Amino acid sequence: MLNIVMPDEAARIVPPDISNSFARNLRSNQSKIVPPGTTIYFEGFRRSPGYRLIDGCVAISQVLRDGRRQIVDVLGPGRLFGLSQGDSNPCSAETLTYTHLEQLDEDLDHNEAERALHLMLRRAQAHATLLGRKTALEKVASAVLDLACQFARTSKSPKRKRLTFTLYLTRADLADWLGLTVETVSRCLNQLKRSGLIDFRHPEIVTIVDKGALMEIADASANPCPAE
Amino acid sequence: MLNIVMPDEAARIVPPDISNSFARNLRSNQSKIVPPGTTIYFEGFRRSPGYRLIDGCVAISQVLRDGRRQIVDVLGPGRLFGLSQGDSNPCSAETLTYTHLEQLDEDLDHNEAERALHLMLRRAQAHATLLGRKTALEKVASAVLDLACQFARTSKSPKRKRLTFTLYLTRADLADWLGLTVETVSRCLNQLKRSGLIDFRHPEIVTIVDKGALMEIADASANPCPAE
DNA sequence: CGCAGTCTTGAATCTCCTCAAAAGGCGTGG
DNA sequence: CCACGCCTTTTGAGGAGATTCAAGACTGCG
Repeated sequence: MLNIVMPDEAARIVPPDISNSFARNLRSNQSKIVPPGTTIYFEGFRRSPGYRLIDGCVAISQVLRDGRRQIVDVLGPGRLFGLSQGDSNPCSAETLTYTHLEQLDEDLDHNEAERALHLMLRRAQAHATLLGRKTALEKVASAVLDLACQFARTSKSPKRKRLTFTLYLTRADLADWLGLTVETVSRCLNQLKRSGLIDFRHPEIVTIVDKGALMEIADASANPCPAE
Repeated sequence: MLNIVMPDEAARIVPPDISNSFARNLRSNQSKIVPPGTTIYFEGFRRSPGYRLIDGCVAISQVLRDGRRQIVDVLGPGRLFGLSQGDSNPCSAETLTYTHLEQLDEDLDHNEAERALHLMLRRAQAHATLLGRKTALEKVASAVLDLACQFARTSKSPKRKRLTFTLYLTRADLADWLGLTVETVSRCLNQLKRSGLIDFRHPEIVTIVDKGALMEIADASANPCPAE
């Protein structure tokens, strides 16, 4: 459950170096590539600017006092984040792979920011339904479909997208996203694999074999894909 | 689990009368008082206008194919809702008591709509953390605090708010909100009552006795109150 | 008074978690 | 190149928390 290391009380007052230096090195409208495991901003600290995710993967998360973590959303290419109001960040944002980011300046197209906000809300609501009412297997099936949609490799053949994608999330990340444990996530993924709905040789390269059956399990009616 | 009656497939094409007539009777900027159990708009149907909740209580929910329901947010006085984008409503909205609504027109103050949207998102994210990572007792404690904050009766004494509020949600509504069952909700509420943290004579009039202990259990750090 | 609905409580069951250990991948260094 | 350690993933066994099923209590209403 305690999958990340929380900054101790002292660190809560003074943000860790990694977060600090990252913000300082990035001027307005500047773009930068950030290594995996980088915290872009910390929950509870002075609000950061907004970002556009050009390429890579970012997790938005919250943490309870005792360290239990909930990943609230997983972002792929094209998504905007860090657009909150108020003095402090309501969530943390962390890269899950090498990620190309662009800092947003104030005069961002207002319609685009609004669309991004609506997307965040729709996804958060769909995720609440997943967390509150789906079984472990349904959760994992939903996650696979969502990630395939966000991270599907654009293939040469114009006809259809490849059904293979890189799983930037570890089993622990998936667990924190889906409200499960590492073991349960692993069991469900392997159950889907044994049933022939998905396939993976390496734990982080996943192929969707039977998308229809997966959608049947996931009850994906409520799950919006950012790619529309 | 199946706490509401879903419209059958035919009803999905043609919205039920109740929703229909409600929308027709409400012209722009008009206000109206709606009885409990009224569906203001249905998930999946043509998008409704936005509303301001003057007084009362509204639940925003989503339903899976087999009828499992998840209440995504509970709204009290002052909240705005129905501000989604796209052709269809991502959620349903239903009154939980006699509710005074005002339909929003197009030239709504843009900043106010944006604030409302940000509040919806922050609450949805906090609720995801609740659903994914809190125990049943923690969930119920969080819910009690949230509802007390939204529905606390403004007392005559200017010093502090009354700690008694009307619970417009039934045990079944609470269950659908917190990702639990009716029985578990009842057990947790009575456990909090026996422990002397809350009190209720009637099931729907709740008093907070020990707010500090309740917050301790709820881990309310992440839970934003709409009243700020 | 009796009925219908909600709420409460108990007992049995089940899903998922916890704990434990083994297997696999990857980089380091001898 | 292989041994070693570290980390992630997988798999199994047992246990805990929440659900399911069932029955009784309370409330409002005809």
